[in-house]
Amino acid sequence: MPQTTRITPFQQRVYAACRRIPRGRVSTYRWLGEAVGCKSARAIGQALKRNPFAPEVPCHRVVRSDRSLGGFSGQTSGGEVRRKREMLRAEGVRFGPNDRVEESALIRLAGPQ
DNA sequence: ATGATGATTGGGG
DNA sequence: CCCCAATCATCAT
Repeated sequence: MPQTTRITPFQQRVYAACRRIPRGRVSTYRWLGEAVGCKSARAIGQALKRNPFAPEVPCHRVVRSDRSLGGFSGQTSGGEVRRKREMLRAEGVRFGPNDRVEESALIRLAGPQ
C-alpha cells in the first residue's frame, strides 16, 4: 500500500510547476521535468500519478512528448484516459489526427538552466 | 543498501 | 507495431 498522504518535496516542486499550465493548454512530462530540474520524465509521471490535489493541480494538462495523451488516474489506456481527453476538450484544447494534442496548445514552462 | 516499478523518451528494427 | 537503454523518485525487501 502506497503512502498516498505523504507529499514529498519533489512532489511539491512538480505540483508547483504543473499549476502554471493555463486552462486550454498542455505541457509535457519532459518539459515539466526541465522546469523542475529532473531529467526523468518517468519520475514526473510518478509524482503526477500520486497527485492528491486534482484538479486544483491540473495533472490532466500534461501529455507525452509526441503529443499523445499519456496516462491518467493510474492507467495508460482505457476509460480514465478517455476522460482525460474529454476534460482537455472541455477546456478548449484541440485535437488532431488519432488523439494527438494540437501543436499550438503546447506550452513550455520556464525553468532553471 | 539493493532491487523493482512506472501517467516517459528517443532511437532502432 | 515491438524492443531497448537511460533516467530517477518511490516503494518493497
